[in-house]
Amino acid sequence: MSAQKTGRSVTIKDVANKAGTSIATVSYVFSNNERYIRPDLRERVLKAAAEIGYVKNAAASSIRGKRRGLLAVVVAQFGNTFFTRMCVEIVSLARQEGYVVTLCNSDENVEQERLILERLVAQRIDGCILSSALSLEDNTALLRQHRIPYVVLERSFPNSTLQHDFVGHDNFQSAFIATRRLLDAGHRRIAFAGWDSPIPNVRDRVDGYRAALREYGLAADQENVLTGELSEAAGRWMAEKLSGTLGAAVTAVVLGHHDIAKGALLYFQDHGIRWPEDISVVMIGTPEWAGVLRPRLTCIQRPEHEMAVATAALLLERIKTPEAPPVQRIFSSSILEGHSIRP
Amino acid sequence: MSAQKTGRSVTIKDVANKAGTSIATVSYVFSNNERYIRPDLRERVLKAAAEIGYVKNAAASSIRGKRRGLLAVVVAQFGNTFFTRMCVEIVSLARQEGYVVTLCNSDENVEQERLILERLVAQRIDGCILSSALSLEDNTALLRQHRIPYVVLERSFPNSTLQHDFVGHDNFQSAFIATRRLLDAGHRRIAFAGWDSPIPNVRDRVDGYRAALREYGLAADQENVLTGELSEAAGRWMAEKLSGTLGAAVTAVVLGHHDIAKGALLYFQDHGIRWPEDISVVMIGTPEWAGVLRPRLTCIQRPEHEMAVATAALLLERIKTPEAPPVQRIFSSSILEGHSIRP
DNA sequence: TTGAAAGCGCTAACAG
DNA sequence: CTGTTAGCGCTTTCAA
Repeated sequence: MSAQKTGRSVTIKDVANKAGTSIATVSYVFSNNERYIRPDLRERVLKAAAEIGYVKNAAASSIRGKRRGLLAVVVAQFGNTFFTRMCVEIVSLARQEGYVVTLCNSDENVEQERLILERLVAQRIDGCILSSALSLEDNTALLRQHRIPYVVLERSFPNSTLQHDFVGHDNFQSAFIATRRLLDAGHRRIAFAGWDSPIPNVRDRVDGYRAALREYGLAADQENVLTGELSEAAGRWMAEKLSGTLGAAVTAVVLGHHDIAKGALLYFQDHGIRWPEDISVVMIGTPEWAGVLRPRLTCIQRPEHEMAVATAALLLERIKTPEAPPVQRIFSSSILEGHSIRP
Repeated sequence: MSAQKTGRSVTIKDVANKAGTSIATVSYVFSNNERYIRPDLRERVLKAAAEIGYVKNAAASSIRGKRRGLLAVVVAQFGNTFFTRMCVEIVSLARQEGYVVTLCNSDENVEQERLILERLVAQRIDGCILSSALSLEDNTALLRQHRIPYVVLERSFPNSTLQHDFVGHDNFQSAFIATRRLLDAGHRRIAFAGWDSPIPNVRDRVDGYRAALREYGLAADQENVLTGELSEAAGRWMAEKLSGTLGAAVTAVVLGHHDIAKGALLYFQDHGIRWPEDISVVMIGTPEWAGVLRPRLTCIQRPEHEMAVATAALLLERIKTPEAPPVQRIFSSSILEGHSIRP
């Protein structure tokens, strides 16, 4: 609207000129400071600012120690709905506190993650939520070194000596209740199909599966753990392996990750293997596609909403009190009943 | 590593001290400027910087007219895989050019979008990709006023007098080829289930549907357009309406949006209405869940990858040459054949 | 080839 | 109550 003579963006100085006051006053009007300003002056400033379209430069304001107004969420698997959904919620919560948040995807690549974090440090973000690639702790050093408050989301660190603020869900419990659900239904030959990865979350799931078997008095040789990469193809391959032993050796399977689950279920579908008639199934996770499968799958549902809220709250909290002792919050999963288990 | 005495983050000055040189030299070392610096001095600076963990403050550097290193992508429906996929690609392309990009979701809410854009202006982003809420042009004024280069993605503006840089796909053509595919298969009673929205994309699809019918000599009274809100529930409702007239009046349907499609297909599934036996189906869009439905759906696939690349390239281009004339790029869709059409 | 110094837009004492 | 002014971390003349 306003004819801007120069290419320069409009500054506090322009507003001060226009309103016939000092830049200090303008600054105070636009900070929520205590300083009292006579209503008519404030009015004049606001009006002048509106007329020339002034918007405070957050970058400039941050270099004098003010908050930057920028947060970041760095996840390793952005495509994973579990993370996507939490990201969306975190962003919207942070927005209510006046932040802009940048979403970053490391794609499970540690180098990439490091690059991303360096860029974020350069941006002097106010805080960061990190779901580390491969559950590697190394890159958190960057954040600590630059005193950037952060909370670790979902990906815990194997044998860490440090205490991080952490929000995650109980992977052990997820697999445990999944397996127990099948045991309760009478199954004894239960396989576990999962991701072959060094990250602890994955190992915890296998442990949960094993513990459930133990609780029902099944010995180690009754275990049947299939692992592979995190892909549909791997899932198909596992389903193929399982179907060779169907009925004979295996009557049920815990699908430990939805990417793998997708492949396995497609294989079943395409080879006339029906659930729950031919094989009983529980899947960990609730991807959107699960909603269109019939019969409905019994799934392990993680409290994505609560986790997102807790994570955002914890980060905002930690930004306010950086030196407070770290907090760990582990959430439990629940069963979302379907019709994929034969009694 | 380095013992940082103060809470202050390490600055160019610290590096200069440590390296025994001036801040100007340090600044030059960290800018890719022409100025020649003797190799050993440069070495010393780099070493000092590494030792105390210096990372240039992008915020401070930007206030003297340097690029900010920040881009934004603002979409109206972040949950929509069409947008999500493009976002992920755009982010990764921009990263290669050294940018951090922030992803924002306006949730089809114009107020929200305005708030987001104001925050982004405050951050003095270098550029923005915008898929406007409700296809409303108003908020683009903010961007123009602050001279922020932007490209409009997918959502065009009804009767705009302005020329924006634009990348989108041909909604008319998408619906046209979908409908024609059904006509080619011999169907004559074809319904269209779509979103009841003011945005032009939506109207274009209906127009495409109509044009195809016209081409096959079908009159206006042979049209059957169902519209409703963008939700699964609406889809179910439309399917219910259609199934009342199945066989009788309608033998095929074009599902114009995947949210609606999902509801409709679930309704069909849950009521024993099979495709392609009982009804032939083409869906516009390729959500992930489509991959698990059997029989496979015939879908209209938009060139998400190409569009993302084009959008990112165009924005980067426009940042370099802000005054160049606007570019419009419209992409065509293609048919992804499935088995949901009865010949 | 390097350094001193004047800003950039904004904040926060400190005076008035 | 309001204005002056000294920075914040960095870039960029301009001299040396």
